[in-house]
Amino acid sequence: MAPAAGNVAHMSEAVIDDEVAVLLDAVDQRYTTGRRRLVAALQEGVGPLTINEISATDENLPQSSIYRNLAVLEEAGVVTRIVTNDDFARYELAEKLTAHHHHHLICTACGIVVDFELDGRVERTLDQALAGAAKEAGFTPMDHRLDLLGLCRDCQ
Amino acid sequence: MAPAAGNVAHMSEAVIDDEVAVLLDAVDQRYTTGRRRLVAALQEGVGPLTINEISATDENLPQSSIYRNLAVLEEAGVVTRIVTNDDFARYELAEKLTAHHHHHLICTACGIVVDFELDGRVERTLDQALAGAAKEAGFTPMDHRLDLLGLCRDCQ
DNA sequence: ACCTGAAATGAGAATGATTGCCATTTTAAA
DNA sequence: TTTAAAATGGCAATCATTCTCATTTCAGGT
Ligand SMILES: [Zn+2]
Ligand SMILES: [Zn+2]
Ligand SMILES: [Zn+2]
Ligand SMILES: [Zn+2]
Repeated sequence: MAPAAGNVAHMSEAVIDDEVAVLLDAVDQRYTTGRRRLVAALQEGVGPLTINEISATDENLPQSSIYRNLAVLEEAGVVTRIVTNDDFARYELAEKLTAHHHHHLICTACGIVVDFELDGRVERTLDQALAGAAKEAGFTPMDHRLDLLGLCRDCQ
Repeated sequence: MAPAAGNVAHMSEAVIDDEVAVLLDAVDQRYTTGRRRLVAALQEGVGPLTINEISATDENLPQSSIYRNLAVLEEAGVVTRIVTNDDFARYELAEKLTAHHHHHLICTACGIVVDFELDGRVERTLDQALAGAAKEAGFTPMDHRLDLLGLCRDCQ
């Protein structure tokens, strides 16, 4: 369930865990220990994490399992894969689970990715405009992705 | 120079060519035949092109030169590298040259990328909102990137 | 608590886009 | 024309990601 309006607190770990179990079950996948550790790692990250960052935070996850299980989790709608201009991907918990539609600030110098949210009014304006553009081009809109490229505090 | 307000016609090939020469000169690079062919190929593409698409349209461009010269052209600000969820990059002429700030419709099924433009009013609203978010996070905003993900006409 | 077949794991090999290397060719200026 | 620097093109190397397969874990039935 969505949190009450105005409540920006994160869904509790336990609730997220239950939701993950449901999502995995829906695609006939088990919620194994390795997958639980991945979800935990992503919950703790401040922004989307790279494979290396995940490896670093949890020594017990072999690389091949990280890749395979992130693919499974993405298929189940538990995580989202994020591609920037760096040559490796990043992963974060799906918005469905965090209940926060958000966007990314990307530092073009060091590659760090930070989450941020837009005002609801702006989001709505945007969605309308995108729906119009999609219609003109014969596209069926599913989602949008908005990144701000710039320099982070440390790279000015 | 930017075209007159309301004029959405493309900058002529000759003008673009001159501008490319200037941009390359600014970073001490020559405007060679191979680089001219790349610019021509990108001008003809309906959207951002992959390396393979460029190879296909111009048989006289060896792959290693395509990669090397696209990197040079990107460095000079002539082309923009676009990364989607496919595992290969796409390139298009920089907005500086086409004089059209635009965004992308990306088909999540077949990967095709199509350009579209947003209403100026929406762009301004967006820029304001992004500037605010950037300030809060200590970022210096440079540019934004907005994609609509969905299904193209052929993949519905 | 045992079976038993299916799913998951982990170590390493294979893949494939991209980058690096270097001998040869082209360019621009003297 | 000479000459040094820049560019080229074929191919090797890199490296994130995917694949393979032998072993382990799991769930369900007994
Ligand atoms: Zn930075
Ligand atoms: Zn995020
Ligand atoms: Zn499509
Ligand atoms: Zn474009």
